[in-house]
Amino acid sequence: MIDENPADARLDRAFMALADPVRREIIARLSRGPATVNELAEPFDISKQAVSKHIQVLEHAGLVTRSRDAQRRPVHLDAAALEALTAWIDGYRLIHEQQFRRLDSLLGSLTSTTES
Amino acid sequence: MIDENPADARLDRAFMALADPVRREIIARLSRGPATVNELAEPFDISKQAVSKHIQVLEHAGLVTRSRDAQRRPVHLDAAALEALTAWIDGYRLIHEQQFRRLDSLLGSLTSTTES
DNA sequence: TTGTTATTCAACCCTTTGCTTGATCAACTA
DNA sequence: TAGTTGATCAAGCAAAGGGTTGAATAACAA
Repeated sequence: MIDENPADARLDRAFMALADPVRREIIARLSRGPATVNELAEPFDISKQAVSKHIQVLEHAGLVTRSRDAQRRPVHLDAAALEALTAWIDGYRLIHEQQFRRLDSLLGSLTSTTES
Repeated sequence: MIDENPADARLDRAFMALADPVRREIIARLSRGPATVNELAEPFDISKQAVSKHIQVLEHAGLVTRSRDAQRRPVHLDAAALEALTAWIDGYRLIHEQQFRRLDSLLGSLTSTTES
């Protein structure tokens, strides 16, 4: 609990990155293809510097990568990183569904006992 | 951009709630069944008040619900809420995969042209 | 009633976030 | 070369997050 393992830190940053509507809109935009900082900033009422920081948060979380095209630094979505998040969530969703199935079978056996 | 729609606010809180390792461990514990605040606090080196706050964050995010049993307030995982998060993520993952498929078919047609 | 257990409220502290503006850097264009 | 465009750095500020301790509340047990 003193220090956090690297996998945990990655999840921290990734979930934190998605906990902001501006950053989620950026992800949404990037799902339709790469874009530059200026293009990404255009729809928002905040400064380009603020958007640049949001992109750095997404990059540090491993959710996007960047390339270079002259002065531009196009941003690309990394879909594999999103997959890691659904994997984490689904781990606990599945356990929960298994419990439902166990409950179902328990109820099933109770019913058959009652009906015998 | 001035005001956020309710669905966005829910996603904010849910992703934010999962961006903390203590809260993720609480989710993990709850996936094995309901637990009281004291039970949930036991593994951690922080005060019960701090854990109580974490649980309130999870509750406000709609990820857990609470019942009553005398002085105890058992916490239950709400798996449906987790599903809403994977749904959001998968929305963009799928778009991305469709683009890959489009690229694949493009490359395929180029190859067949070359091979003809 | 008195005491104990389970949980929350309240006030406070420190660190981090998200934003701003102004300056700087890097790479193109005239 | 000088000017412009694209993006980042830096300093500062208000608000929020996660933690603490001590007091309060609620429901049970003696």
